[in-house]
Formats: sequence, C-alpha cells, structure tokens
Amino acid sequence: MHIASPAPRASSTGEAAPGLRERNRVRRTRRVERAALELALEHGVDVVTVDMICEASDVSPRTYFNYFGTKEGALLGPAPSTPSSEAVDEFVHARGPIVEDLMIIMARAFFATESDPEVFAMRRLLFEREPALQSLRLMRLADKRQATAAIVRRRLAVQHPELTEDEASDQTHLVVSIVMGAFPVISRQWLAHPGDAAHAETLIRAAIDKIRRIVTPDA
Amino acid sequence: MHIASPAPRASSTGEAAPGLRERNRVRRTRRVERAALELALEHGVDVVTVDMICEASDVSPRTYFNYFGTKEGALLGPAPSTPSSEAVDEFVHARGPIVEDLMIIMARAFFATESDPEVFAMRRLLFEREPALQSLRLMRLADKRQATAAIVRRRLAVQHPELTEDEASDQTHLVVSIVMGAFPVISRQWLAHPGDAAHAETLIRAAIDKIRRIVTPDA
DNA sequence: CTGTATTTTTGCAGTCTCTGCACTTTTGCG
DNA sequence: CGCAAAAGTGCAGAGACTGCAAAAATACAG
Repeated sequence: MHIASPAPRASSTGEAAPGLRERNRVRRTRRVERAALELALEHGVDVVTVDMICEASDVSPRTYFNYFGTKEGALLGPAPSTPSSEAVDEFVHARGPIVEDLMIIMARAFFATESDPEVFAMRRLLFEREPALQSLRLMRLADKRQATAAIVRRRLAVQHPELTEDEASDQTHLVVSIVMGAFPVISRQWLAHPGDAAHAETLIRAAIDKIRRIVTPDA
Repeated sequence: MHIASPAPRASSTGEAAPGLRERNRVRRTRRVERAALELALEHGVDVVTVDMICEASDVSPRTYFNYFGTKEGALLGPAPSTPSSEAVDEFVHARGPIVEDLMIIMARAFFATESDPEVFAMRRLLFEREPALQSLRLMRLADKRQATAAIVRRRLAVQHPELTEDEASDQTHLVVSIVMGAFPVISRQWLAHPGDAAHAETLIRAAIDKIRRIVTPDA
C-alpha cells in the first residue's frame, strides 16, 4: 500500500529563528531533491534507485526514507498543504459559484508550498516525460479528495439544506471531480504565464466557462 | 513505478471451444482472487502478503505474479478493457454531445469485463473499506487517460478543425477530466439499481445535467 | 566553553514485492 | 502414444521499505 507517507516534515513554530537544525534540514532536502530529479531526468525514473540518489546527494538511505517516505517522494515534492481552517470556513460560507470558490482555495493551498524554482522547473519537465509520476501525484491528491469532499459537503449542508442525502452526495462528488479534474489544466496555463494571483482567478473563471460550454449541448 | 502490469491475460480467439487450458486459467484466477479478497477483508490489505494469498489458493508466488503482476492485482480485478477500434471510430464521428458520447463508450468498455458476481461484491466491500485501493484503481485508470485523451483529440480534430492547438488541448483535458470524474458517480448509481443498459444512458444524461447546473451560476 | 539533554542521522538486519531464467509439468494434437 | 507448445514453478537476486539501537549533531544551560 503505502500511498505516500512523506514523513513528519516538522514545520517550525512560526518564523522567528530558523536555527541551524532547520537550515540543515532545508539544505539537505534541496540537495536530495535536486539529485533525485537530475538522476531521474537523465536515466529515467525506473532506472534510478534510492541508493543512487543517496550516493549522489550524500545522505544515508535510511535518512532518505525518513525525509521522503517513498522512492518517489523526492521526485514528487511536498504534498500540497491542507488549507487553513479559516480558509475552509470562509469557503463554507462564501456565496459565489461553488466550483469557482473551491478552485480558488485549492489554488491558494497549492501555491503556498514554496520550493526552489529550479527544482520546480525540473519537476515539471520530469512530469511531462513520465506520466506515471503524474498518476502517483493524482493518487496523493486522491487522498485529499476525502477531505475536500468533506468541506464541500459542509457547504452544501449549510447553503442547501433542502438536498437529500443522496443528492448532496452526488453533487459533492461531482463538484470535487470537476475541480480536481480542471485543476491541472488551469495550473498548466498558470505556469505558462507567470502572472499574478488576480490573473489566476481569471483563468479559473475561463476554465469554468469552457466546462459549461462543453457540457451544454450545442444550440 | 510499476503502476500495474496485469500480465498478458491472453484472451481466447473467439468463443468456440474454451479448452482445458482456458478453463484451468479461469478456475485458478477465481480461486486466487477469492482467496486474496477474503484475506484482505479479514486482515486488511497491508497485513496480507502475496505468500499468504498463494498458500491459501495453492499456487506458486511466481504464478501469482504471472497472473496479476502486482500484489494488488488480484484485489483490483481485471483492468477495464480498451474499447474496440470500431467503437472508437464510431465515437470519433458521432455527433452527439461529446461528454455523453465518451461516457457511453467508457461505460460499455467498463461493463464488458465480466467477473464472478460474488467476487464482484467482495471487491465493492473492500474498496469501501480501503480507500487506498480506490486510489490505486484510479491510477490504473489514469494510465488509460492518455489513450482516452487521444481519441477525444481525434474527434475534436475531425469535428472542430477551427480550434487552435492549445484550445483543443485544453478542451481535451477538460472533457476527459469531466468524464473520468463523473464516472465513479454514475457507476455508483448504476450499481445501486441493477438496471439495464438503457437505464445507464439515462443516468449519464442526468449526471451531465447536474454538472451543467453546478457550473452554471445561479440565476 | 563545557557538559548534558535532546533531536537527527545512520548502520544493520530483516521482510516483502517483483523479475529473469532455467526447469518441470500440463495440455494440445497428429 | 509421442512430440511440440504453453503454462506453472523454484531459485536466486535486486530493490523498496521498516524497526531498532548506536552514533553524531545540535541546543541549551551553567
């Protein structure tokens, strides 16, 4: 099984003093991720072994697993952070179009995970080349799916108490599916134009518009 | 990596004479699947080992992997068969609503994979209990995503040559996302009411309708 | 600076999944 | 029956991953 157990990844309390410990952790993470990506890009994911990565980045395999949990961990990068409970509450009570609202909080959570831009670029390249990795990533997302579904459900309960259990359930699943499905498309466009956050919302609206046109039978 | 390599699974040429060989294969498959599911339901997927399954079903581990490719193979069941090239051609030139058409051929391919009803039931139960398996299943589907995207693309090229490369690409991704996303919802409803094929199309239309309403801002 | 407590890294041994290869058994068929 | 093809099996080995305890690094007084 082990869908991915990215390990603790302790986050510092606030921002105060990074401290040597923390700085080392970050440095090491970067080093390993970079090594892993370089190797994977050069030889292909299947050929690369954890031992190779460890030798290249000079950490023990045991430490590698402490950090990343799985062989692919260093390639996939940190899992998107869970939205804060305030953000969730805001979503639950927001009254905009539900898909749009959900998409927005997901996008925020997604781009909140900072990462070395160079590493980020390599990752993109690798993902394009190896669709299997994309799938793995989706799997990790799927784990969040339940959580996401839960907050959608909450919103529906609050705003549409008239729905039956089944209706609400179906609608929840559909909303989550649409959003998670459209997400890659939007993030692709976003990455093509390194615009600002406002631009992101425009993209989101445009995508939703496209979806509407797709599901609406031609006039 | 090995997202799933379900192994050959040679299909007989037609229907003529099953032959002892074929009959044995089927028998063994059933036996192993059943054993795997029983063990997984009783002890949990993570606890069960391939060796346990093999001992319970009296095949060598090597044979197990020849049949199922991965530990989870016997739990997941056969991968949905790829739609026939005639079906694909039909889809490419069909002029109905694209999501509906795609959904229909996917549904056909999906239900074409027959399986022992008892095994089927156990599988459903297990999937409910272990969401990680669902994710694995999604991963296998994601592998088909590329293939699916390709035929959607073909249809767009034929029916909407006016679209730019990028537009077509975006639209393709969105269509595939929507369909694959909505699929579980529909199959859930379908399984709840073991209706006939015609009923399936009704469900599909209803789901698409719901999607439209979801993405359409409230009046 | 020094000594101590705490956290992190590491080595090691072991389990489990999965693969290639060679060998045996089973099945198909003339 | 006898031979050829196909399928099942055993074995050895690589690679992913885990628990545990020793070792090293870091924090933190005094």
